[in-house]
Amino acid sequence: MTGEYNPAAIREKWQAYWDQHKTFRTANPGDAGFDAARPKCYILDFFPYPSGAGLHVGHPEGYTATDILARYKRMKGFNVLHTMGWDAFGLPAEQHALETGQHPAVTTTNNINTFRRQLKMLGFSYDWDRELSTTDADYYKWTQWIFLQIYNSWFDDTQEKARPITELPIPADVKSRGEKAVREFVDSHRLAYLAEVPVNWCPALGTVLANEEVTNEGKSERGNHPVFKRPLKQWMLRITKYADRLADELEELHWPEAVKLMQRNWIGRSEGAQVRFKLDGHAEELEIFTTRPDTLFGATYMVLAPEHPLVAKITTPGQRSAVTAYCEAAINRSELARTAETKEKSGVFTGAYAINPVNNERIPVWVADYVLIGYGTGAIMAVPAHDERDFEFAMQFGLPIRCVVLPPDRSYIDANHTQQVGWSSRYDELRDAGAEYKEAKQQVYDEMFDVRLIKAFCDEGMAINSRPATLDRLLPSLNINGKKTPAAKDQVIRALERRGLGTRTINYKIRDWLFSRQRYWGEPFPILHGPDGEVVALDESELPLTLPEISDYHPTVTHEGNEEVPAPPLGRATEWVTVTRGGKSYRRELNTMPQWAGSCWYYLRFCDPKNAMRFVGKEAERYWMLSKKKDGTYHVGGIDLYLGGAEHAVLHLLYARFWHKVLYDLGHVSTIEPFGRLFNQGMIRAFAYRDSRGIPTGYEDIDFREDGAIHKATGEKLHASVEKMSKSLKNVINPEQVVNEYGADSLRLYEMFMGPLEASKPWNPRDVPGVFRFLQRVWRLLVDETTGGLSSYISANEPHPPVEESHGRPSGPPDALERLLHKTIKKVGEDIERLAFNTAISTMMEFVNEAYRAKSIRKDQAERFVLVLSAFAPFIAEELWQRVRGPAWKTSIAYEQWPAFDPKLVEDDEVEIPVQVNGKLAGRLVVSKSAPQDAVQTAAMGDPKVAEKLGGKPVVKAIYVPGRMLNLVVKG
RNA sequence: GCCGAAGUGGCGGAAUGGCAUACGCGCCGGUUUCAAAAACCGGUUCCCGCAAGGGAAUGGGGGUUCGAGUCCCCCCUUCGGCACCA
Repeated sequence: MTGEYNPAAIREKWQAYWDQHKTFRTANPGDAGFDAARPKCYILDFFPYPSGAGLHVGHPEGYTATDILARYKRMKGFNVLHTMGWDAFGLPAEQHALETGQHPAVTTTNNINTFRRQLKMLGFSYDWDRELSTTDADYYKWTQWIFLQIYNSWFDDTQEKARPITELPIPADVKSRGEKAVREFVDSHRLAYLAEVPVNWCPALGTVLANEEVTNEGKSERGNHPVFKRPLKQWMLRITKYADRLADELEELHWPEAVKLMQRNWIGRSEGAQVRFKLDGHAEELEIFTTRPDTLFGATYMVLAPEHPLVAKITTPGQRSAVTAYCEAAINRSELARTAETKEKSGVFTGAYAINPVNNERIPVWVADYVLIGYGTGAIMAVPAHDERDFEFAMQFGLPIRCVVLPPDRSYIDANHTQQVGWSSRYDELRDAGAEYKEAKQQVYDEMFDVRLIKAFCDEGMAINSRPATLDRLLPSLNINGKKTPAAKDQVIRALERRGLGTRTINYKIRDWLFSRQRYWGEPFPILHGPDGEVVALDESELPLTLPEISDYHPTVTHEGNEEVPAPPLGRATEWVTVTRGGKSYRRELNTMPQWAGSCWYYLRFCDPKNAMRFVGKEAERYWMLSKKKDGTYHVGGIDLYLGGAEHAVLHLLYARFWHKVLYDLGHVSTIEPFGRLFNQGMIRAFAYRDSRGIPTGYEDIDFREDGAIHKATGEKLHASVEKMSKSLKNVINPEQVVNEYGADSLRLYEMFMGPLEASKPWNPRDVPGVFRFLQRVWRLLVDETTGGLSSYISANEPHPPVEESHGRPSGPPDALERLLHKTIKKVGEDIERLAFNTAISTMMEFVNEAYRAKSIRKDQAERFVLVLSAFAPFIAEELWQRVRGPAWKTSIAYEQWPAFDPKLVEDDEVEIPVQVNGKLAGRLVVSKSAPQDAVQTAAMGDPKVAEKLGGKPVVKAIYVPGRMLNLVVKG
C-alpha cells in the first residue's frame, strides 16, 4: 500500500481482518472470554427483508447510526450485542416463484448473500456468528413453538395475564355436556383460535390478496382484476385481551411520543356505556354503545349496520324491499369502498321504532352503512346535535336535531332561530322574583333551551334539555340539567346500571389479529385437523414442521356451487398433508403464518441463536434483556436501543410486544416489554428531475450547471423536487456505487452528516465529496503521501508517551489544540449518546481544520483523535491507528479505550461575551469567567460603542449571566 | 376531516430563553503551476455604501420576557399517520 488515501484497499484489508479474527464475536455468559464485570448494551436494527434489489441508501442510515453507538459503547467498556439477520419469508419471493418457477428458498438465499456482502462492505460491527434468517428451519422451529405456547394458553381476566390452557377452569354445566362440549369450551378460550373470516380472493390472479393489495375500487392492485370476499377459516390471535396492557405499558418506554400515540390510537380504547333500547312491538332489545351517555336525551333516531342481525327481524313489510336492496348493496361493497366514500351518507328507514329508556320517546330505527358491524354492538343511538356523522345524516334525511349540551361559544349557534340563550338574565329575573340561589339556577337549567345548532357540537359542555318529562315514574334521579359533561356521563351510567338498562363499558378499535395467510412461503402451522373437526396441535418434539416441496405455488381452487373457493398452495403437497395417527387420518393445516410472525421474536433469538434446546437460553436472555436503570431498578424493556423506520410504528412493534407479553406471562422471558428505547430514523429522499411534460430524467442524463439542471440531450431545463426514491422517478441512489466511488467510510459519514437522524432529508450527490475531502484531510494530517510514513505535521520532537498513557487519559501540555481536542472528545461522546451524529462530525471537522491551521499535531493527540473517529469511519481509523502505532501494532482499534477528557481543559477561563443595551447587541467584551458583575459592567461601560448606545442615560438594570452575556437596561 | 412532526442563507443544516446562520456544499478571491486539476489559505445571510458603517431577516400576525429561531395564542404551507371506531 502506498502513501495515498486508498479507501478501497483499506476497506478490503480490514474487512478481511475483522472476518478472520472474528473481531466482533460477542461472548455470552458462560462462554470463554466473557467478562461479567462489564455492563451490557443491546443495540438492534430493524432487520431487513432481503429484497432482490439489494441494499438501498435508507438501510445504511440506521445501520450506521447503531454501529457508531455500538463501537462507542464497546470502547466505553460495555459488552455490546449487535446483530443482523433476515426477515426472509414473504410475498416478493413467492411472487417471483409464481412467475419463474424458481423455488423461493433459492431466491431468498441469493438475496441474502447479496445483502450480507453489501453490509460487510460498510464495516458494520455485527457479530456475524449470530446471523439468522426467519426461513431457517432451526429458527422457525421456535416460531412454531411460540405459536404453540400461544395456542396452549388462555387469558385469565381476573389476573389479567395468559395462563396455560391446562389451568382453565371448566364450568360444571359444560363438563356435564360431554367431551365435545369441553373441547369447544377450551378451544374458544385459547389465545389462538379459528374463525370464519372474509379474505380477498382474486380469481384472475389465482391468489388471495392482502388488504393493502386491493384498491379502493375493490380491484387488485396488480392488473386491476376484480376481487371478491370469500369466507375462509382463519387463525386469529387474541391480541384484544392485551389491549389495556399494550396501551398502559407504553408509559414507561423511552419511545418517541408520536409512536406511542399512534399505538394508543390504534388500540383505540374508549370508555362509555352499553345501553339497551326496547323496540316497539318486538321482544328483542336493541343494544348500543356510546361514549356520550350524557347525550341520551338528544337521541332522535337509531342506526343499525347493514349486517346487523336485527335488521331482518324489525323491518316492516312496507320497507322490506328497500331495506333488503340497501343492505345487499352495502354488504357486497368492499370495506374500503364503503369507507372511502365519505362525501354522502346513505341509509334507509326500517319502519321500526325504538323506545328511549330515559324519556320513553319513540324514535325511528334506520339502517346505514356509516355504522360498522365490527365496532361496539354494530348499532348506535344517533345524537345529531353532538356527533358530526349523525348531524350530517340527520340534515340529509330531515331528522330532528335536539341540542342537549350547551356549547360554550356562539359559533355553533344559529342566532336567527335561537330564542333562549340569554340565561344569565333569566337567572337574575328569577332571583329578583325571590328564588333561592340554587333554585334559580336549577330553574334556568330546567327550562327548555330552544338552541338551533349550525354544526355538531362534540366537545364537553353543560347539559340542557336533559330531564325526563315525567320524573317520578321513570328515572327520578336522572335530571342532569346544568351538569358538566363528565359528571353528567357518570350520573347517567349509574342511573342506567341501577335500573338494569345499561352498563359501563370499554370498547377498543383494535381487532384480533388475523394470523393466517393462504401462501406457500411462510411458517407452516404445527396443527392437525381431525376427521370430526377436532383440532390437534403437534407436540414440541415434532418441531420443526418443515415446508414441503411443491411444484406449483398457486392456490388450489375448489367449487362450491357457483362459487370458487380458494385453498392454500400447500394443499398440493398431498403426501405431506395427510397424517395418520392412532388409526385416524388427519389433515395438516394448509395456511402459513404471516411475515410478522418471524419478526416478532428475532431479538430474543439473537441472544442465543444456536441454542438447540430452547428458543433462547434462560441465562443469555436474562443477561442481554434485563437493563438496570441508574437507580438500580430494572427497566421495563430490555433492548437498549431499537432503531428503524417509522413505517413499523404500529403493527410490527405492537405484534412483537404482544408476543413478548404472552411469553412473559408464561414465564419464558424476564421483561414485560421487549424494546426499552426506540428510535425512528427519517426517510432519505432524493431530488427528482422532471421535464415540462413531467417525465423524470435520470442523473446520468443531466448536466448540473450553475443555473440549474439541464437535460444533456435536449438542453431543456429540468424541474427539481425532493421525492421518495423510486425506480420510476429515476432518483434511486445505489450505496454500492457510492462505496466504489468514495469508499465505505465516506458513505457512512455522509449518511450521518446529512442532518438529524430522525429527520427526513434529501440525498445530494454533490455533498458526498465534502465528507470524502474531510477523510482525505485527516489522512494527510497523519500520513505522508509520498512515503506512507508519518506526516511532517506530526511533531517528532515530543516524547512519545507509553501506550497505556497515550490514550484513555490526557497527556501533554494544555496548548490550544490540546484544549480543543478535549472539547472535541467531550462533544463527540455526548453527541453519540444523544444520536446527534451530524453535529459530532462537524465537531471533528473543526478539530481537523484547527490542526491544519496549527500546522502541527502531537502524536498522542493524533492517536486520540483517531480513536474518536474510529466509531464513525472504522476502516480509515484502523489503518491510521496501525500506522501511527507502528508496524508492530497488530490488533484492532475496536476494543481500545475511548479517550478521556479533562473537564478543566474543556472550560476556558477567558471568554468573549456580548454586551447588550436593551437586549440589542452593542459590543463584545473579553472577560474572565470568574470576574464579578460590577467589574464586567465597568469594563462594558468603558467600551466606546457601548457608551454611544447608552447615550449617557443611567443604567436602570443590568442582567449578567456569568461567562455568557451582559444586558444593560436604560430608560427611553 | 382528525392526530402528529416540521418551516432558519443559493442548498443540506447548527444554535441548555442569552453573539442567529457552526459544519459541509456551492460560489468568489489568493497561494502554488507553463497551464489546469488537486491541494492549501481567506471571503461569502440579504439590502444601502468605495469604505468605515448602517438597516433588515429564523413561514405570517399577536403576546410573555431585560432578552424569543427557541415559550404561549391565532393563521399559512409542507410532510407523515388515521380515516365514518359512535
